Amino acid sequence: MRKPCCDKQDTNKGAWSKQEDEKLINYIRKHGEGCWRTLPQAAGLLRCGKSCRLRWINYLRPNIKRGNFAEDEEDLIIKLHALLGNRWSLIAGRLPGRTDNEVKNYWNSHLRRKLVNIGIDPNNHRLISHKLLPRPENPHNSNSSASATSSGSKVPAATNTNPPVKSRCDNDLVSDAASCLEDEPCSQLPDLNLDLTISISAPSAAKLEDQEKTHKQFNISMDLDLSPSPTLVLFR
DNA sequence: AAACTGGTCAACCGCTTCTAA
DNA sequence: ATTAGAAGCGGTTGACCAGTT
Repeated sequence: MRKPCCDKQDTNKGAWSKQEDEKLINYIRKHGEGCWRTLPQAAGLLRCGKSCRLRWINYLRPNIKRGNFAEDEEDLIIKLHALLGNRWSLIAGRLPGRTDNEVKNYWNSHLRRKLVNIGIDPNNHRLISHKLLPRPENPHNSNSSASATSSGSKVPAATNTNPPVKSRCDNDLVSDAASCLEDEPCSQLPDLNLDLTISISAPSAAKLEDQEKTHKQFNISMDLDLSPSPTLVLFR
């Protein structure tokens, strides 16, 4: 059994006070990021290291962009979500100044509903046609209605997550743009013009071989064609 | 004015992944 | 190759607020 990340009984929870923020900022300015486990004690904070890390990354870090998302940011989030699914940190990485938490919240509170309103399933970015034409031969296929719950739902995590990239572009399965790109062009996702390239960050030959075996440590970079797509223009 | 409802978002929880010994 | 600790990630929660009845 793993030990908890911190001694919970001696830590504060909930909203951060101004003083706590200042302590954290001052400490990181002096000593830099990292070593989150020992940071709270060193900085004189009664907080869990994870809590400190989250506070810093999401709110205290310099160059954090606050406030409403611009239209081009929305477009980019939608395109990236179609490609990557709920990989919020990867999506946020393409949006300077935005955090994964912010992108996730914005998706759940704004973009998801926006897509639903224009008849697009936010889970797979396809037109919601089967809502009008239920398929009786597969009564258990209710992924879109079951998984399109709001952020505040009590549905267990397993029922509310996008599945990993699938190899088939099957209309009965929740899939995403990446899966469609692997196969023949997906007829229900005609508007995504995403140019995905995967590159390896110049490791040694021996290491490369090792990495290929383990399928780990690959840096994936994406070149995205961000020209407006018909779908995105729809709800402007 | 009070109760209710729904939306937003900061923060927490638990699991996974990474890394060093 | 294994293991344990640390870091990172995504899902979920709950407090707060605004709008509605």
